[in-house]
Amino acid sequence: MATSTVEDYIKCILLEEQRLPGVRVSMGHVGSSLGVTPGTVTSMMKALANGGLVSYEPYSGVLLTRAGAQLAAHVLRRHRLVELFLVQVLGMDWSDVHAEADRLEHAISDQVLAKIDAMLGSPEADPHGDPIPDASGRVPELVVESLAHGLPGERLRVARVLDQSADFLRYVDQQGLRPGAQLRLLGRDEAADVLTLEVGGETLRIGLRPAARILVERV
Amino acid sequence: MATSTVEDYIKCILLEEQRLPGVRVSMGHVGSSLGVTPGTVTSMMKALANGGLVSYEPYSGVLLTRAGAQLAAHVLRRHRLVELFLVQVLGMDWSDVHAEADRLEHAISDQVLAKIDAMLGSPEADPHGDPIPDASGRVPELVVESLAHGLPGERLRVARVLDQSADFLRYVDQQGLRPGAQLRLLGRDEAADVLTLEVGGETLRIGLRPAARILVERV
DNA sequence: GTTTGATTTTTGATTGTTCAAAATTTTACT
DNA sequence: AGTAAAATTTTGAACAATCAAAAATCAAAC
Repeated sequence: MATSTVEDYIKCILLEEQRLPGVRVSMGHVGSSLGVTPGTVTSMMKALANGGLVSYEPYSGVLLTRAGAQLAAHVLRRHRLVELFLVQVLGMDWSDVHAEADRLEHAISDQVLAKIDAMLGSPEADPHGDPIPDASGRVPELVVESLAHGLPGERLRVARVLDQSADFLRYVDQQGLRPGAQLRLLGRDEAADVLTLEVGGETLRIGLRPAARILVERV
Repeated sequence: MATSTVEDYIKCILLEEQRLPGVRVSMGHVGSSLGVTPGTVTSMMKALANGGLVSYEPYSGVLLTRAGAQLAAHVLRRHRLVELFLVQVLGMDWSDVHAEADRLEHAISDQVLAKIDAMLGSPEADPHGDPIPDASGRVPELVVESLAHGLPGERLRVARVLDQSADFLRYVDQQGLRPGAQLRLLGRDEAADVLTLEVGGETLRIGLRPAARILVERV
């Protein structure tokens, strides 16, 4: 069975493949997101390639094999179901659960996961709006776009918050931009790099950079 | 911070110290309960002694230091609270939760544990009747004795089941001897090695060996 | 097209956890 | 007490995961 370290690497690669489909994932990216040196990543990738979880092309990067993608989806499923469980059942703050789930995702059995899934009613997304892969590893595809691409006048609903850092989540929470929240785009100032929007009766301004980390769907 | 392997060793030592207070725990015992060779235990004990978690006396055995006992109690607290949580909140079978908790006990943060503890109402015992150390590491002492020492005529209540194997727990469950169950001791046959008791209207016979693994309190 | 800078790979070493098997010590039995 | 059996320790080796630093390769700019 895969060690929890292997699960971390595989999950990291899946996340990056989802962000840029078809593009080989670089050693540098994996190294910096996992906090290990590039050399460590290279040797781990060789081991994973040996185990049939990735295809590794020197100097070019890695892609998950079918087996690797399957495993990664299971890890991601555990991670996101745990996050939702921590928020819904234990009443934890959504800005804290990411770090918790990073540890728990390696310790949850299929049996416990099934209980959690049933208790939550087989949800499609976690508290950040990230889609939860189903038991067979398929990921529900949501049709969403970045808030930063919105045009003035549009009515939108927050679908997903990409930045998982506790600081950013607290900010988003404070502004009432949780997944599910409705908003109207009032203005867009490219020069000032600022979006003006109305949410919950309040008017607020948000930079284009953070807005790019928030995904919305049209209402 | 202690690795999860270290937590396993320390917990194992605490359990054995509780069974035979004051007696140094042997390498053999630790090795067989953790499924590692004696040599492995010896070298680990040296490392733990170095880290100030045990006092190690060659050829004689180990005892936990105060720091070691503190850590072990925390691990045990996580283990037992998780067990109870899995049974009460997720509706799992009490014969399965031991193995689950063995993995989860290393991945639960203090924050999550506090939520679980609150949700369960700061319980004193897990589903097997094993006492749950409090947050400071103190273990509530229950006044109980083995069912095997009971005398005919006594009315007793099951307090704790020491054997944690799934098979034994299923047997105990089937006979209605779960913690909390009331029973009356009808007969005791030393020669045949058998106890006769009445529980829930039914009469049943149980060997002295298994009866020794069940702790009871007088009613 | 060469040079420069960034990325990646290699190399050699370290730490944690483990084993098998040999050597030692303790214990228990005549 | 003297030896056989059991438990423990030592030794040498392995594997997983990691690092620092040197070497190789790639990409981009001039």
